[in-house]
Amino acid sequence: MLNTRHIRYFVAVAEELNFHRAAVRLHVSQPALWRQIRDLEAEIDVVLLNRDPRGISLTRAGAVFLDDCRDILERMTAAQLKARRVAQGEVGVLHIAFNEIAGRRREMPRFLQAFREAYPEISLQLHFLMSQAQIESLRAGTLDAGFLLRHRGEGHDFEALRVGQDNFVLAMPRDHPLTRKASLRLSDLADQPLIMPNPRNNGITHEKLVSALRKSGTAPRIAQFADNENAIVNLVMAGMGLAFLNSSCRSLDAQGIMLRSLEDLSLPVDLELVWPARNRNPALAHFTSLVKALSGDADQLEALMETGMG
Amino acid sequence: MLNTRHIRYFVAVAEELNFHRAAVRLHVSQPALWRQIRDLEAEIDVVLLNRDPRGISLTRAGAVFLDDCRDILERMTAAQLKARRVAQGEVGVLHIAFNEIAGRRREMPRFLQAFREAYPEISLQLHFLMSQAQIESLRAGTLDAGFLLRHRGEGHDFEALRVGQDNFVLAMPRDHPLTRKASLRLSDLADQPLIMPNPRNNGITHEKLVSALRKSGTAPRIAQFADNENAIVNLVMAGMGLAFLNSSCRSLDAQGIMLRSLEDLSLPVDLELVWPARNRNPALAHFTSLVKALSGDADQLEALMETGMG
DNA sequence: CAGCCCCGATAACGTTAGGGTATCGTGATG
DNA sequence: CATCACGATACCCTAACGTTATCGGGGCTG
Repeated sequence: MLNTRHIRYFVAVAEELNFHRAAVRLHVSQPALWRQIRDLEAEIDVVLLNRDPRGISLTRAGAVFLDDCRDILERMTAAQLKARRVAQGEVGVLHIAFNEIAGRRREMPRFLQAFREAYPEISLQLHFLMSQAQIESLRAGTLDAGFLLRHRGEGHDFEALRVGQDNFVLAMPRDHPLTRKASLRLSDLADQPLIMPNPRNNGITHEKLVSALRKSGTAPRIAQFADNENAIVNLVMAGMGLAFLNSSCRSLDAQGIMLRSLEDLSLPVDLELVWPARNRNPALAHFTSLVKALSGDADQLEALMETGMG
Repeated sequence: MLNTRHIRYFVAVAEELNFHRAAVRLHVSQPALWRQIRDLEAEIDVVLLNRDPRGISLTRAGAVFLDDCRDILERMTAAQLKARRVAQGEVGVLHIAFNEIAGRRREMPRFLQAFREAYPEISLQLHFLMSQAQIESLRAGTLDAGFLLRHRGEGHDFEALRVGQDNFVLAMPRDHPLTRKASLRLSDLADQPLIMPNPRNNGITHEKLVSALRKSGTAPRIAQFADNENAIVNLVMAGMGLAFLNSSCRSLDAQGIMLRSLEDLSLPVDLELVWPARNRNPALAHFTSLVKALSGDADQLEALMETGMG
């Protein structure tokens, strides 16, 4: 069976056109080299060298075989290096997801841009999935990591990196009567139609909101469930009711929605980058450590801005 | 050092994702296979397989390495087959030369076309060289074979295949007085200016013509030497004198030259395909045997046509 | 022409990479 | 709990590969 050794030896002989010199170059003895060439020729059943009394020369077949051999050797070392680089995560594909809130955060473009610059050979595949869908994809292995929101104390079995925090605030149309009140409390929402996150998609948020309302003695009047942030925004703008949104959505102000915090509602959530502990994509480590480095110093800044808002 | 065995074994394991099945497929024992894979990973310093308690799976690096390995294996067998085909002359390059007479012969297109059809992967490189230049190129090895003319009895050390015969005839302008004579002899050329082949290029022809003239008691009046057939034709047409051309040139009649045989001039030449006995281009054997096959039956036909002329 | 050198081809023998059998350890399974 | 499937080892053996020494022939030189 054709062997790498055959090829390497043949290339050396073909290049030196002299068994002795080729043997020196290969750090083997001349008879060993000679036998390998003989075996190679027997193996592929082709005379590769003309044996003339004064030395050797390549046959035509030997010349074209030499070309192919060089190519094969190059490809072997290239394959080796490539595998190593993939293993070290210097090249590869990384699937990253964002939920709707995370995708809107200021720091995200920074993360992505910095990563693309640092690891230009890692292809970033971005997905926009709700938190629950991210969890499923992470477990299924189709996703490497995801940016999502987690309620304080909500546990899961992923590795996580906190990159920011957020809070739930009230969203109402700009012309709603409540916008004129100086300060708002949960009890102000009594009898107001509410648009709530669908418990199917986001059970925890729904439950936390409802229990906060109950605790304040307010019976929520749920007008409609909405499947995602976009739906909530649209419904609020259409005047279907009020809703709770993350303060990160304040960029929506311009669109006719006003966000106001509630005195007695504190539902802190962390914006986290999460990934399965046993994800073996080496590129992931590069991504998480880069995000960590970039979000570490940005943290205090973040906190400042959060408190500055109201 | 990375080895073909490593690659073959890894491809099997990667495809089966099971050491035992892969070992069966490779006709080796499972431990032997296992060790090769372990060594391969150590060699390229990359983890190619995830060892889970329930079995193995490919790492990302393993997956891309698998692709490269398959490619390399394919290229190795391809290189082997290609070398063999080159050795058997099924693919390659063949340099064939024609002298001016040979290129004009009717059978040449037939040879070339038949060869191209029979061996489409052999690239035919055609060269138009005078006989002497062909000999030199054949010796230098830049030419595989050549069609040229040889005087009967003229020896050389090449292999040769006779593909036709020819004769020297007189060439004159159509309006020359001699065209009106019913039959011509060498003595008719006394006092006629003659255009002779340059002895430097074609000494034998020159010598044979001169000695034929001498033998007939005619003193040749050599007007000019010409380097090649084309030059002779042009000079005759220009009225510079008469010349001896091969009867194969009769297609020139239309150009204002008349060819007439001489009663007492017999300078038979053979049209031969010649090649060095130790030419190692395997494609050459295919060419010569094809030419032999095609010219064998055409030989009597050829002879008939030659005598039919005059 | 003898002697020498270069180079490919062999012979004889040691070393080791690679292969075989037997067996272990550990999750999965019924 | 017994069993199975599968990867990981231990241990031994063979054959492939390497080494040194030597041959034989062609070409060059004194």
